[in-house]
Amino acid sequence: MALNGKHSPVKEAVSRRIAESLRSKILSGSLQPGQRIRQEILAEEFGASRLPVRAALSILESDGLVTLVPTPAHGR
Amino acid sequence: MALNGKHSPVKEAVSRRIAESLRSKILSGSLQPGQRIRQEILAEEFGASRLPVRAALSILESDGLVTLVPTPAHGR
Amino acid sequence: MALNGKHSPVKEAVSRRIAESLRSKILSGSLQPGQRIRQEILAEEFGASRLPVRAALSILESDGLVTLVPTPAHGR
Amino acid sequence: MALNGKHSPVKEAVSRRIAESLRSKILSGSLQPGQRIRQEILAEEFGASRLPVRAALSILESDGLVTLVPTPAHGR
DNA sequence: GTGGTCTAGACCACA
DNA sequence: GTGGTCTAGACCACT
Repeated sequence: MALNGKHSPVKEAVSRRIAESLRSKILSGSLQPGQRIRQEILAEEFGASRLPVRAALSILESDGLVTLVPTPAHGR
Repeated sequence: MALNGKHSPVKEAVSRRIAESLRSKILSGSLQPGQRIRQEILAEEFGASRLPVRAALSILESDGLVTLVPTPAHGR
Repeated sequence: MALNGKHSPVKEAVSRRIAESLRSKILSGSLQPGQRIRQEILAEEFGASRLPVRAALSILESDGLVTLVPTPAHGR
Repeated sequence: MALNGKHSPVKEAVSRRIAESLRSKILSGSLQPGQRIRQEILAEEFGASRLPVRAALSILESDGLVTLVPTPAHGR
């Protein structure tokens, strides 16, 4: 029952919003296995900062929908 | 022999040891992008359980050396 | 009675349950900034171990609802 | 033995550099308990992105030098 | 089978 | 004492 005065509860919903969207894309096959997920890109697509994006990925990792893999090409 | 028994002053952390090892392998190119990392294998190699292995991956993720991707599908 | 016994389809996660609860308390102002959070207490309140509690805090950190600060010194 | 060609090994040292710096400040008392740590500020101070900052904080958390506390004032 | 998650129990360092 | 960390063992969902 958080009030709107100082901090909008809307903000936290963002992470779940992003999570749900990604969930759909993954389950529907839009996002292939091994497919890089650019946090910055996602952030921009959802008009959010990278914080909720990270939160969303955390959630999806909990669901086993995303996994950690090496990213040697960090020069790219 | 389930307990640790010893510690270093303020810098124990099996996870960091594992993280450093993986870091080297990634930077040296031993681990390719999208390369599956068998957590159990790593755990055995380091004589540790899976917990510190996951912790190590988290650290590397913070460093941008590993990335979250749609569940790579085990067999591929 | 150490085992879980049951699960929800694809969205279990004791950690998320805890995270949501804490999220509410923070947004509602029940938890003040810099307020110590006793992990053991939380664990007991939720009938869980300390592991999911820490996981929940991680999630909230991704959401920017909790922050890392220099070890608050227990007694203060 | 990472080569300098594509990715500079210097980059990862950054997180440790930051970690060591913060460690000193905390132990010397420059950073008080409960003191907020602004990841963005740190990032700028070290001329780095927020990724190595997060990595540094992860390391310090492993050392028990920083802890997670609520940040209700996210409207500030 | 593999990853992700959790319990329960135990240890150390710091305050 | 408290937090942070680890082991060992076990369960489920998805591939």
